Amino acid sequence: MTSPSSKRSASESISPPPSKRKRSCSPDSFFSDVSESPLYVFLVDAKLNGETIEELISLVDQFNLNDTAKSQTGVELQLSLNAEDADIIVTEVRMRARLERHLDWVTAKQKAIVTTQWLRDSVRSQQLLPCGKYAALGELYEETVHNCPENNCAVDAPSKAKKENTNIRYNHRYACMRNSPLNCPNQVLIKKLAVLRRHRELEGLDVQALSYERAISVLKAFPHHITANDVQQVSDLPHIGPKILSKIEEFIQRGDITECNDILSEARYQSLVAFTEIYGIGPSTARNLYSLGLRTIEDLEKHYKDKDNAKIQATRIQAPAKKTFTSPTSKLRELGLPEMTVKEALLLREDLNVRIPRSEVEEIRDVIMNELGQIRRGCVSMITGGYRRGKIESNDIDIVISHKDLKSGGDEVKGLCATLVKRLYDKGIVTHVMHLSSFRPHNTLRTAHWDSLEKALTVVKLRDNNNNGTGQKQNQKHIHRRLDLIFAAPEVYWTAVVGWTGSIMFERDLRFWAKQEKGMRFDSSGISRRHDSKLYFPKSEEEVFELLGLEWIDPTLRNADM
DNA sequence: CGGCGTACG
DNA sequence: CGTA
DNA sequence: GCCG
Repeated sequence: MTSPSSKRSASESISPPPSKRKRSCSPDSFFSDVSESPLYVFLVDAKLNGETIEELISLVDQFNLNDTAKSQTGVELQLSLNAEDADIIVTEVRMRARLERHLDWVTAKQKAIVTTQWLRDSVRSQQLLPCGKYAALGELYEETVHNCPENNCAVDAPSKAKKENTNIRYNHRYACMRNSPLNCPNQVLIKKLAVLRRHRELEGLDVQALSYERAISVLKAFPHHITANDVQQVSDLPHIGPKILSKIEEFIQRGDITECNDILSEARYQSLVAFTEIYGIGPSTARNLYSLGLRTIEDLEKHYKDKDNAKIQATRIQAPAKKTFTSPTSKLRELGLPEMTVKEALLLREDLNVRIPRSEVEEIRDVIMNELGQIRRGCVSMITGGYRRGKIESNDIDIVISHKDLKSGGDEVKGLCATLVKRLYDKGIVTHVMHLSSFRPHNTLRTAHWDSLEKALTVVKLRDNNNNGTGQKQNQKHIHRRLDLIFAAPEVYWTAVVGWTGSIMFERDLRFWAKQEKGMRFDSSGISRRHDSKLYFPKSEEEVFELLGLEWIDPTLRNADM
């Protein structure tokens, strides 16, 4: 058993004394010494730009969201508003004089004063690292080591506390075997490589795009900032071949990639990027529109002006000679739901490109589940997608829904998806339905259970709080948001949760791993053996990993994409 | 040199 | 082909 | 574009 719960049991079995945060050196107490009060962190904003501050703040959140980090350290990080109340000071300042403009020297001597890298490395290794190596001021090295919250032991203390699975997995071939944090030390490089990837994707070079995607994914898990010293190590990474390595080398030397800038200045690239921002327009359609002479969103608006009924799928310029698509709208028709048109998508474009804060994701979940509760009792749900991976803002909202009654074999949720969507539509919460479908189980011989998964891709818009009466509340204006609802039969709930938590590269490699190394088939409606289609029904997320022979990876470390 | 995730509308 |  |  390598499930996280078995690891955690060490800290749960011993009930800690209600100690004030004072860490002892004994190995036994290392994981069990859970302190009550959070560890206060003060960020000295001098020498930090807005982007970096945002990054550091999100790192603090990330640390707290991470179950493993929490249980290993027993500590929650909290930002402090002033230096005096903080336990640890994080700064890029290196000079006494400069630091004294932000806190007085007497205070400084009572704290651990570390570089921003301490925070990055601590979050990524899921533990509070010794401060010695990260002391921001040489002059305060002794004080920093002494006041370091990690422990009061020797600087190399944590080596004995290394867990078996920590981060020596960064060079694994499969993304589902690597720890991929939300933010990594090489974001700048990755962003530039992502432009090359996007360019190839837009031009229809799917295979090359995939290669860049894999390389980016590997770099995402690389544990430190890449410099000239690391070239050998980087070239040894999987999915980094001669072509991509040369781009990375160029970046190390010049801090930039020529091809990246060339692409960004291409008018064609800019148009294709803009076109594909519209829901339903992909690379192929975008290229066709471009070849018609269209260049801007305004051009598209003109082009689609009169075609009220231009369905989103009918954007193809060169009709496929044969084989008209079976109307994708029949299901919607049955329920009296309108179909999605290009015109609608153009109108929604602005709203849908605005990121969704976590609080609003939760708000929408609450509204949806409240409505669902009025149709069927006993439903369970989980927000998956980027939200579950710890993103501060999401592109869309994914909710996996099932029923607590395992024995019902899916009867309790069968047909619920369409029923709920219809209800939400009638109430004006769901404004658009792009897609409404059901999956079939792989094994067609089985008559016992029907569809094990139902899916709806929708757009929602909550009513604004027109605060008559209370007057106090902020009058927040809601906008359109993308909401995906996935209904899973109880026995495939955990498979669906893993399947919809992502990231995309993580999912691809999960399937690839299952096939290549385990002879299994993984898809969100189930796990099966390839040769005899024997189905498995894991009863927890940990069991899914176990079944596939994978080490547990926390959702916040599944950010294997850009 | 074949394969690259998998399924649906 | 587009989407998750 | 990279891997087995």
